Amino acid sequence: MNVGEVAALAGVTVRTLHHYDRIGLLSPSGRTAAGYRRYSAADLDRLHQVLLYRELGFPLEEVATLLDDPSADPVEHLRRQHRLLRDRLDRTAAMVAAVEKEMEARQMGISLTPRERFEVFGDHDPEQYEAEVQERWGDTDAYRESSRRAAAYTKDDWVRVTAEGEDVEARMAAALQAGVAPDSPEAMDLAEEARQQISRNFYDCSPEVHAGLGRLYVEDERFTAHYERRAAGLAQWVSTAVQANAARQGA
Amino acid sequence: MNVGEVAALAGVTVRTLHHYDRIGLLSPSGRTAAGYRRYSAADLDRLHQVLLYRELGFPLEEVATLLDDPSADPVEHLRRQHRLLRDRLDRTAAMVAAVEKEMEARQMGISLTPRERFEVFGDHDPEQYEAEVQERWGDTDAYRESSRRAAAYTKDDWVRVTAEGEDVEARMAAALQAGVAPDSPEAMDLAEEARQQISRNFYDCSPEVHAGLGRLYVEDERFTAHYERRAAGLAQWVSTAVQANAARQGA
DNA sequence: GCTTGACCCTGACGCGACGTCAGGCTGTGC
DNA sequence: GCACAGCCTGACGTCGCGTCAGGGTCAAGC
Repeated sequence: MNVGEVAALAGVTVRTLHHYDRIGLLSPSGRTAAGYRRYSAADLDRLHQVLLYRELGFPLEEVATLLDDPSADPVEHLRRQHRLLRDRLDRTAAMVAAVEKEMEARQMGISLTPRERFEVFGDHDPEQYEAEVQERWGDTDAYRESSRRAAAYTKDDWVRVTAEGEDVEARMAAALQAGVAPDSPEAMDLAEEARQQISRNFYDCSPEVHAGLGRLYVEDERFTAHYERRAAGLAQWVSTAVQANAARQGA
Repeated sequence: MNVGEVAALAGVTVRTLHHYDRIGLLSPSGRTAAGYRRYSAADLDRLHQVLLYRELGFPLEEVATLLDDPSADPVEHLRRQHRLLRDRLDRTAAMVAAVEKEMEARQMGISLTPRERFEVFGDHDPEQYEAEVQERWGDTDAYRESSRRAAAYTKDDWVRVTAEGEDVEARMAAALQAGVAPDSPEAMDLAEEARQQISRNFYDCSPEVHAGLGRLYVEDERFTAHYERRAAGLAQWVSTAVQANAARQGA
């Protein structure tokens, strides 16, 4: 793909892509004979990461260091993005609530204190963010050592995580074939196991979130295909089990 | 208050306040003999509005025109801020969901299409935002006329809205004194009336949101005082009624 | 084959919203 | 009375692009 197409797809301007190329944040992997930039699928992938981090308020230079860190695997980026997005969700919800409180107060003829009104602005990312930067980039030998170990851990973990996922899926398939109903306690327990596994290995997956994923399993054909390859009807079975489990927990 | 105190309170730097003064966005209402800036309560109020709009991505110059528009009452600002914040909440939630989908896909060995991944960025504020600017600033005579009428409406509405609020509150107080239980259908109907009134006159107030407000009535002493001035025990009564009504509607 | 118009390139300057000194005045606790 | 935190006004720097300017490229139609 050339610049114009990429820009249209990603919702940025051509100038922005030029800029990212210039500062070395995202250089297209190839050029035509005439010097036209050619973007590969991997380039698009990186652009996606860049835009996410940018949206989250990271300066571009820091985005570059984050993405060029060889010891950071993709899952780590996703996990960080997820955490930051949830923080932002919470903050925005707090601001919405503050505006609602303000309107209500106004109607009743009550006035809020300045301190109260500014509360919602005060302290957000910078602190936690600084803390994370310190944690990640404190450049001591100890850091570099632990970083290497962390990278090693991550690889081991990856194998373990995949195996865990396989295990639960296999037991779900077995249950389906044994005629276990997807809304039975047994099925729900398996769904709960899957949920806790996600929470341990990826991000904090609430019953509500898990129910959303459950819907995905039947609505998105690629997820459906993944389950159906293992056993016919498994996608629907897992979807139902996950949602029943979420409902059981009050979601 | 002088610059340093205001800056600390609002979570901005002194330089930012200097900047706002220089560009005429927020000039303190007074100065000491030595030239020190003195900020009044009204100045703090304006700063609060500025920071909210800034957070929402408005350029400072536009913030100035919005806040200096004599035909825009405070409620209109709050309503707009509420709408924009909810939009942002929705967008952030969508991004969170997208990241979750991505992780799930990755674990299953599925890859999403570029188009899909960029979907969540594509189109946000600019369009609606432009539309609103057009709507508000299309400078025709018709606009100016309707603007005047809208401003007039707003004042009439304000009287009507206050009267409506008074009416519901009075009937709630009467019900309390007549011994109506706050979780009775009659009380819940009154709560529902209050909720619909907020939705009509201020912003879309879902049962969940209303339940939140209900909690406020007993948690925040000023809201409590507002109700208690009318009748002893009314704050708790209304709070319970509102939350019971929300629960009745599945919130 | 030639033109036309959309698309691409590389500078280079501009801008918004501050950050960051520099150099100097002010207010207060000991 | 003096140290030191806090305030003032320039003035220049920075980041993430927007916006020309001046010129090459490519597919389509004549």
